[in-house]
Amino acid sequence: MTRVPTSKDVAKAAGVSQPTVSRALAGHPHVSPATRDRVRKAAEALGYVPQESGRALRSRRSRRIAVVSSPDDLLNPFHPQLIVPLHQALGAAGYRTTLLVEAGDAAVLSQVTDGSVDGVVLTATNTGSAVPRHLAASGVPHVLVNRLVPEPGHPSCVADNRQGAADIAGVVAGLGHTEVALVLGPRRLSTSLDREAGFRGVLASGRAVRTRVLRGGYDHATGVAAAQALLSAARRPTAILCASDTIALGVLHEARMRGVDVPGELTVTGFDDIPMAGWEPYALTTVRHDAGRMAAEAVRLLLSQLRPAPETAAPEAVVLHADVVLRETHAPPPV
Amino acid sequence: MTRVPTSKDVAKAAGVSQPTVSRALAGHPHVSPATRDRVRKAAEALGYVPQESGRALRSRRSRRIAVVSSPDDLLNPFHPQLIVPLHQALGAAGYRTTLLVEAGDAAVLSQVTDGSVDGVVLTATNTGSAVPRHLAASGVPHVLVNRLVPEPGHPSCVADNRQGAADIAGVVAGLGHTEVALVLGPRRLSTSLDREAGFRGVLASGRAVRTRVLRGGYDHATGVAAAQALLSAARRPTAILCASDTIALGVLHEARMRGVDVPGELTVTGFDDIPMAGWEPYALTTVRHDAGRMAAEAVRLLLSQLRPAPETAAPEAVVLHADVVLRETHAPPPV
DNA sequence: TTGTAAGCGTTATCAG
DNA sequence: CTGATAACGCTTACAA
Repeated sequence: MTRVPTSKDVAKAAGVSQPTVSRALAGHPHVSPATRDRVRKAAEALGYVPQESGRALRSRRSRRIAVVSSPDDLLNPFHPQLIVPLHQALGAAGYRTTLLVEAGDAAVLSQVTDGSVDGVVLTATNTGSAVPRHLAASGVPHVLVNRLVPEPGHPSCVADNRQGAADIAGVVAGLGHTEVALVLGPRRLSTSLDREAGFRGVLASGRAVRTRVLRGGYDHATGVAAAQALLSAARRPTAILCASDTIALGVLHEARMRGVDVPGELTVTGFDDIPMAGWEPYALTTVRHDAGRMAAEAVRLLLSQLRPAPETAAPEAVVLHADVVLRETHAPPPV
Repeated sequence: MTRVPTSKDVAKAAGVSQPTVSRALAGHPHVSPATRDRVRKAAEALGYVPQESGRALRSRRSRRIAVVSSPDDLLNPFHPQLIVPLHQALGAAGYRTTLLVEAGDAAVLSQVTDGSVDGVVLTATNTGSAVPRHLAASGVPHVLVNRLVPEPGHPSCVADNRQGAADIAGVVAGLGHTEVALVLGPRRLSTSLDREAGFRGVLASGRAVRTRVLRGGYDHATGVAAAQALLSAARRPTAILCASDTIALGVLHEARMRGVDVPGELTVTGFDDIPMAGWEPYALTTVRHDAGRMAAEAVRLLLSQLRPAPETAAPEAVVLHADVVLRETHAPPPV
């Protein structure tokens, strides 16, 4: 088994010095086309790939960005809508992306503060997470996407969850519903808190609306369980507002299972506009936020830290408008 | 802005030499508890994190494994079932995991042959991919999961797709169906080819069965389109065997949209047993393969390359049995 | 048990 | 335009 070739081997093969190999392959401006070709050819022949560790050690840059996710988020159909454009935008900026799927703060921190990445995109951060604070302390450029943390000073890009929730709650209230249930996600997620605030703000300010609140994860099972509880209660709600599409689909399933007519007897709404929400059997009325734009703006915020431009202080938070998508799961309450 | 601390800084703070810092923090056996404590304390105080690039450069190991996926796979609900246990098994073996979500061979190769990972788990490999060959040529330990490539010499761990497909086709044939359609995935995926072979083997050997074949991606849209074509044809199939659950759900949706009774008028089967397949509104009859065990076996195959044990030649391929899951979308053909 | 010395492969600096 | 030289931060070998 032959040793993996280094730039020294390429140099010998091409008859140049080792630093010249580095310059030639890096596309350095002041190298003669002749030597560049010779070096390229030799590198090709030997199957030479510059070693990341040597490069990173010397240059103190890895040209790599970590996108931090979590096992929970990996299961959510909304996730790829965020990951793929992030990957693309970072690639366009000359950065490679590695996705970290970790549950614990410690595991994440140990992997992003060891100099192996130039920056971090946080997509699954809990409100109580210590990660943003530690990153700031270590001077690691970072940006939050689709999440906010209470402490200031962390660049973030989010949809206006509160506004989106308020808008769809307004639609439901406007239809005349007075028996409304909310099915929310975990308290540790800013999206859930903000959506809750949006829902509540509208429902409280309207006419006498009786509101029940259930809580769980952003998943199908939560929706099923919530619907079981709500639909077997003595006084059924006539509308169920869910903090995510995954929850709403669970509610829809359980409702149909029980022969409850949606939207005739029951209005159900979601949030996120995952692909399934648009499928014909569901046609879920929901709130859309533009993950692609969210990703692009987040990358912009991150890049402004990586290559700080003079005079252009980037805004700390970008908040994108969320749009209500009216499909077929909403209607006035039964008379 | 202060420089990020190095082991030298810790050494000075703790009043020891720099290599002693390395030994103390690495849990090296022959360090006095006193100095170990002193070093630990100093490191803690300075917020020292050993730099990956220095470590990797010197030790020639990164303690990191790349799990290679693709944007397409990221969208498939089966994906997390594989990724999460892979992550867990690798973590238990002392390796950190980074997920690579790349479409092109070149992008993948450039990231896994630069010494930044000790090994590679390939979860989304096309049959024609050059990646396994290049990895073998570069001497990078690797293993294929849920995929096979034609060339020998690449350790792999897969479900017995052919057997699983044959078994479920046997069930359908046994019910008496003679008008059967197959909706398959891309030709570039071994899973699709093997499932096709399993389906066809049984259907060809049975009594006169008329078989139609459609092809697309492993996704919902493919199922919808296939069902549209098949159900509006003059001679409708009485059973549609799908190469993935995502396809089958699309078929189910379209069938119900058209008021076709499943399973009364139409039998529909899937493959993978994704969580949705078990949801009550679907109750899809399908084939289950154990992603958790697949992941665990794959990691075992990879580890046997990373720490080669004497005398224990690891098998090249592990093939796991696939089980038919009988739910509620199969029945005899209408009379 | 600990310190000294060396070197991993690369990029940056400086002559020439 | 190119070569010699140094240095990045760490782990290993060897000496004390």
